[in-house]
Formats: sequence, C-alpha cells, structure tokens
Amino acid sequence: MDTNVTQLLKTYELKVTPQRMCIVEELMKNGHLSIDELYEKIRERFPSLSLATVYKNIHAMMDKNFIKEVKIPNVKSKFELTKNDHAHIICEKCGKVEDVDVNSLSIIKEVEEKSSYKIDHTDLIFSGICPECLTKES
Amino acid sequence: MDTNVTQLLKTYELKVTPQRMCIVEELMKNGHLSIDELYEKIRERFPSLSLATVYKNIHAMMDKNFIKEVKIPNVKSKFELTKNDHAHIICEKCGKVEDVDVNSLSIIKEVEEKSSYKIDHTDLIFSGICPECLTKES
DNA sequence: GCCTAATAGAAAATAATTGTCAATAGAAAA
DNA sequence: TTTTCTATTGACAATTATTTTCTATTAGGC
Ligand SMILES: [Mn+2]
Ligand SMILES: [Mn+2]
Ligand SMILES: [Zn+2]
Ligand SMILES: [Zn+2]
Repeated sequence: MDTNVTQLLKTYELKVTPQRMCIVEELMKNGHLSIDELYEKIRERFPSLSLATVYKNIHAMMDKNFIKEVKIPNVKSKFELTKNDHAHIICEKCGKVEDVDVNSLSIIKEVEEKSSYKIDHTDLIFSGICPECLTKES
Repeated sequence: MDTNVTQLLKTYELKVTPQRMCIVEELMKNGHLSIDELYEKIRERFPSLSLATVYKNIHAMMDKNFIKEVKIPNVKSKFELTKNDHAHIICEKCGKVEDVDVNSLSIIKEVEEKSSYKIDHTDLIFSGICPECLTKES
C-alpha cells in the first residue's frame, strides 16, 4: 500500500514526498477531512510537518485534480481523494460525512430544461440524521 | 417597498435600522451576493457603513433564518433572502448564479433508501454554462 | 419624551490563508 | 553511483478574512 500511494502520486504528476504520502494515506483512511483535521492527524505521525505545507499540497493536489473540496453547510470545507461522481450526506447530529451514489441524470435533465443551462457538474449535499444517531435519540 | 422591507425585518424579529434596510434592499435587487459584493453595493448608497456591521448583520439575519448562505465551488459564499427551497445553477463562464425549482422528492427518497439517513435538507448546486454564454462561444 | 437594550462604527484582536526564502531532497541525466 | 537541477519543505512574515471590544448612538416600548 506504500507503493500504491507512490504510484498514485506519480500518476497525477505529483512529486513523491513523505509529507504527501502521509496526506494521501490519511485521506484514504478517513475519507473526508478538513484542513485542520488533516493537519492534526498527520502531526501524530509526522510532527515536523508545517501547516503551510498542508495548504500548499492541498492546492497542488487540487490543481492536478487528485483531490476535491467538499463544501458543507455550517462547517469548514472537507477534502477527499477524487473518485467517481457522488453525492454527500451529512449527519447533523454527529457531523459524519458519507458518500452516496445517486442517479442524477433525471434531475440534471430537469434542471437543463427549466434553466436552458448546459450542466456539466453537480454538487449535491444532503443533510439529516444518520442511522446510528436515529436509534440513539427517539 | 420601503414599508415592505421594514415589515419584513420586523417579521423576523430584527430591529429596523437603515443599515439593515439597505442590506435587504440590495439582496432583493441582486439575488445572491457575497459579503464583499454586498459591502461594495451598500457603500455606494451608504458610505459610512462598516464591514464589521455587515458581518454582524449577516450573522444576526442567519440566526433568525431570514437569509441563507449558499456555498458554491471555487468562489466565496453568497447570501440570499430565505425563500422556498430551491436549487442553484452557476455559470462557469460568467459566474452568474440563478435559482431553479427542482422536484427533489425522488432523489431524496433514493438517498434515504441507499443510506438509511433521515434527510431533512438539501443543498443542490449545478454548474455549467448559461444560455447567454452558450451562444457567445461555440 | 424617557428609558433601556440593541446596534453602529472604529479599531484592535484573532483566525485563516498565502507568500518569501534558504536549505534540502526527489528524480532524471550522466 | 554521482551529479545536476528543480520542486518542495519549514520557519516566518505578510495578507486577507472574520470577530471582538468599546463607546456613542439609536430603535422601539412605555
Ligand atoms: Mn465524498
Ligand atoms: Mn437562491
Ligand atoms: Zn450521526
Ligand atoms: Zn454565463
């Protein structure tokens, strides 16, 4: 999995550094992380890492389309490794963020018809209560 | 329309000040504005207004659910007067932001089934090219 | 009109992000 | 391997964005 990360970075034309490998590994492990969460996670394993380096790498990786920003109501943006188009669900209780595959073809079509725009991208965020939090309350 | 704004603010339990009326009028006129756009617009009519006042009012109005933040990929958040649930379309060429009414019942249902979450809110952003920009290029 | 709590504005404080620069470390070439 | 060259790192400064503090003013109720 070490070589895995190395190869991944190379595929996206990103020089392989220990700092970057660390970032990728944390994103693989945790899915969606804010800058601060990412910074804290990495410092546990890599205490010398500087926050500026995190910012710089986040930008480099976004430029190469290797990672994506997810903007969520009320909280700081999260970042994730780029993968197949998908929507996000946020639990308003515990803050958990999850992926969900939805078929967005029909809603895109509806939007295109109503607006006359040519749509090429969607950002769909659903907020609610996750199954765990649902059972806990009630 | 002056009394209109006054009444609106009172409805949302917000003390009526000239600064607030100005904010509301600009939002009514322009639809979706970032903090900076709002600040600039208002200064034309109300040069003494301070940026901190804009921030404070934006927060007060969000707390009362009178306005809403719209988070859009790549650009600073916009704010709008709260209205019926609706989605947003962004033109990637000219940056225009428009409302669009979509029927989200079926996609919400799909998400709930796939995730077991209880969804109570959606933020749907569609990005593409607006009809005006479409004709200009090609 | 008078009273009181809320709000405005100026400025300082804090938080978030970006830029600078010398030292270092990838990675490609020799 | 060793050399070379450029990109990256980390410390720190500089910006930019947002929030707080404080005092004077004002809206809205009595
Ligand atoms: Mn995701
Ligand atoms: Mn809108
Ligand atoms: Zn939860
Ligand atoms: Zn356009």
